[in-house]
Amino acid sequence: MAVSIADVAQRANVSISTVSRVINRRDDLVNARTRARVESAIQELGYKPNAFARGLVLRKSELVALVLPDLHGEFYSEIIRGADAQARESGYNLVVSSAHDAADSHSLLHATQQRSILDGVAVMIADVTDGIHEVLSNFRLPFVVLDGDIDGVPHDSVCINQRHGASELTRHLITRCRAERLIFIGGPSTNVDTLARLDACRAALAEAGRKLDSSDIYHLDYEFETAYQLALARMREWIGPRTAVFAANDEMASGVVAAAAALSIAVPRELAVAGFDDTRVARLTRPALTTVHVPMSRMGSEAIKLLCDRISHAQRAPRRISLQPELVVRESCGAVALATSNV
Amino acid sequence: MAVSIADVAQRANVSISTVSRVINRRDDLVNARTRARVESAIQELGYKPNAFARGLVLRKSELVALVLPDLHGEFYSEIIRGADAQARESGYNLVVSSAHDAADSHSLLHATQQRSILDGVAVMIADVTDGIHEVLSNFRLPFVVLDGDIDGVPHDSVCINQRHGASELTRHLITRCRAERLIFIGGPSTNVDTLARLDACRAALAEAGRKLDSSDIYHLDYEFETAYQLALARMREWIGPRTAVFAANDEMASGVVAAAAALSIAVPRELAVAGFDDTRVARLTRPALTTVHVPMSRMGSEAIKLLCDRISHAQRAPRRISLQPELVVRESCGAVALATSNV
DNA sequence: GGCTGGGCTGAAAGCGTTGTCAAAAACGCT
DNA sequence: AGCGTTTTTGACAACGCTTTCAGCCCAGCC
Repeated sequence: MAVSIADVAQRANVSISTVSRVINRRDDLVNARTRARVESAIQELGYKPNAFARGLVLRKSELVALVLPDLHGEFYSEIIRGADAQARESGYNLVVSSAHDAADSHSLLHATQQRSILDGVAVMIADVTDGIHEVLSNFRLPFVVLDGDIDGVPHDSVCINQRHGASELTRHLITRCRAERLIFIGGPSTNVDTLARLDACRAALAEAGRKLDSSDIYHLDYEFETAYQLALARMREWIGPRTAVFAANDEMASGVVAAAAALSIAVPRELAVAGFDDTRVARLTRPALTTVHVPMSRMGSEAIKLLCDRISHAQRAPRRISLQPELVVRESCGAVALATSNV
Repeated sequence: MAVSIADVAQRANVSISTVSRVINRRDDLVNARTRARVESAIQELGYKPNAFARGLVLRKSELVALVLPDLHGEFYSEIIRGADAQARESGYNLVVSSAHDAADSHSLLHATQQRSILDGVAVMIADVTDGIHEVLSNFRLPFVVLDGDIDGVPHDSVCINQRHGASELTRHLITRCRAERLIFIGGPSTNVDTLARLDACRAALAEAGRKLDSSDIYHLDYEFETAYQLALARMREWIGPRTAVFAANDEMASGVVAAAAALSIAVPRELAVAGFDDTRVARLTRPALTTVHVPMSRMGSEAIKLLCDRISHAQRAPRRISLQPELVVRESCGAVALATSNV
């Protein structure tokens, strides 16, 4: 059996209370000589406090969870990265899990709560079903929601201002790139991100007195390959020096660019293309993609920061952090090169 | 205060022992009627066992950690994904953390052990310093090492057979692509992966009676951009229909391809290029990269499987799992298209 | 009726901490 | 020396659970 506080106490010839005080840095409460004796006993025995016993009385584990819809790809990887860094900074460790569909995230959240070893949960939910709504509205643990809101349930959240990014990009395409016709390629038609982006795109067009033709709206699955296939099939109908494709993520934009290359169509001369998210793909596509930088890593870190704050201040009012995405102009849209363009 | 086992016991009019038996599925030990009564009390009260108390007596948390050198990019993302899936399957949850440098991973491992709330750790170490060696050789927790070995410390590990993949690829370049001159672009010259790949490449060349000229070996940092710059500068010296670039990862290979495109040099006709890892980049680069598929997700899942097994069988002999990477022929190397080529 | 044995249940002893409270020791003053 | 403080220390009760052990109850058997 591992060495316990009692062993240390015995060795140092003090009571366990004293050892506990030494461990918990209540320096003022224990005589310097005694402390030294205890500390060397700890050293010699290689004593480590038992986290369970401690958690049992303190009721905290210094563990927070991050639950994402998936772990695949750079998008989530960046969120995890930001979250992990912030968690460590705040003295917590990060438990990561993914829930592939609604039923799964339902059960995962449920299980998460059952285990009750976590101090809090940061969760990102692809689509909010009744079941999830139900679980979350009775959630006992501190939690924050990433990139979404649960109606009627007060909670902290950190969101991306999708509309802002999408309008900026649309305006850019219209004014700097002189686009007259827009093709919108989104993710699934139920996806909240896609809807927000589409909506903002429409609004920005309306502002400029233009309109998004409904036959120019496509709903795919955010994947390179499907966009590639679609573009291959539709390219001839699309091209024109005043046409721009607005894809709801970089992957799909990259697929469109690849299709254009396969058909020997020059991007951006014959077709302008823009993506969204500013993932690595955007920089690796040639021509490099004009896109909207979404601060993913920041979203992860802000979520954890909010969560840790909530853990220590259970009563404070819910807070909502909105992160601004930022237009990144590269080569694929054919705008005049600007001083701000990144590689 | 949360509802405890005592509340349930009181409500169901039984002792806590009985409730405990119900919770732990000792079905044969409790009368069906009593069990039903307890179960409904649990329901009504919304009781959840306290994981700390439970862990305190059972000495397990059902939590395993995955410690990686970094969390950035698809490579790690896939490992995490595989690990998470396997952990859930085995009834564990996954704690993820990254350690950016040796000192960091040293302290992280140390802290990990101090906290002692974890049942085990899967760790991937970029470079094994004395400090890390020291920590690991006194490690009390079950652990498995990903893609590496700690000399003199018996432990489980799961490795990628780098040499196999690199020889396959080299042989492919020589025979199917008729390359006569190879340019090797590696990561840092101390990186074990790079060294293994370089070594195998050399060996395969030797086998074919050829040699890797030392001026044709470059050590970069695994990044797209540096490879792009290097290729831009050296392209003229490299090109030739019998020259092939072997980059130690896909990112760098993609950088070389991009540089060729920028200089209007045809890949693979004027220069063959191959990558390593088979990350998403390989499929998104045009022409798509010939590369070596490294089963990252599998590495994550095997590591966790091994770890869980080790947790329940502390005494079994260390086991070492070797995963075979697999040659993936696409367009960038100019080989005759084969039936096995993927998109 | 007394005994044996099996099925269920409950009391209580931990598990390793922290925190409270009171006692002991040390100190500073008359 | 005696007294009031201030440090410093130790005993012990939680914390919520599992598990052992003993006991109760009832059936079945002699």
